[in-house]
Amino acid sequence: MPHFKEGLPDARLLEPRDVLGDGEVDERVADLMGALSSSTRVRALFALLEAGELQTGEVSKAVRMSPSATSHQLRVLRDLGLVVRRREGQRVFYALADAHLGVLLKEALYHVDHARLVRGGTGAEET
Amino acid sequence: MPHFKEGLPDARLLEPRDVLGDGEVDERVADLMGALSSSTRVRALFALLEAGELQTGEVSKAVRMSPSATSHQLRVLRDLGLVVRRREGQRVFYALADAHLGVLLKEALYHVDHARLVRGGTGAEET
DNA sequence: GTCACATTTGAAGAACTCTGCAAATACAGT
DNA sequence: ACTGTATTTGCAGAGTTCTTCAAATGTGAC
Repeated sequence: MPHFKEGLPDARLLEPRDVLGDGEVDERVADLMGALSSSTRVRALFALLEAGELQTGEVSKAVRMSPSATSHQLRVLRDLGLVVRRREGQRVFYALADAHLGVLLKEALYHVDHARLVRGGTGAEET
Repeated sequence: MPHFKEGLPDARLLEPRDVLGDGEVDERVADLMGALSSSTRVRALFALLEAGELQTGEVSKAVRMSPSATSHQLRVLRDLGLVVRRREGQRVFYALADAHLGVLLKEALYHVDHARLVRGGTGAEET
């Protein structure tokens, strides 16, 4: 049993305040976002979002990195439960583990876009 | 003018496919998410989301870390344009840089929650 | 079994991140 | 000017991450 809350009413939706409690919610969020904190993995995930399902070699091309490096990163994503794996002969297919991840990816993209259009620079131009 | 696209029609919304192009979109997303990839920063951001505005010392308590460590992390967030700073006497107040970041944070929280309720474990229980 | 292909693994090094400490700076009050 | 409080900075060490290389594994065809 994966306990992870700490006195959380279990069937309740998590609220922002829950992140500040004693649970592990903050770490869960950090781990999730950590998965999206390398451009290689970001490319891999967006490629999967677009294509639905891709072989390792195809992901490798999409991220422009060696098959080995790609496999390492896909493992990271898999360990975090963000992608799922399916074998077919010698090929291995990967896909996003669930639809909501797509929503999150698009939200992140929207934020970046928003920042691009609204602020010009880095946002750190005060002294 | 902050160029960052690479032949992007500028006033267009970014689409998932844009991440796979030659631009820097993938890195932008990765950098953004990297900001949310430490539990200290996640706590800080959620504390700011809840409170609206907090002094460094208050953030420090919320994240349960030394003022120094907190200041270091707030600087990271500021450099990325995620929080803004306002001085009032000796106190310094921080706040989320824009409302959409709150949306993104809640989306991340929702995803974690979703994963908690749907999958039990880590999602990596295949051999 | 051997060959070819796709993928994964382990080890290793460079690069980076996070935190704490001590010292520095900023400001307000006396 | 001096004291106290709030915050920031630079440094350094422990720890982590990312990529590459070489070797291993899995699978199908002959």
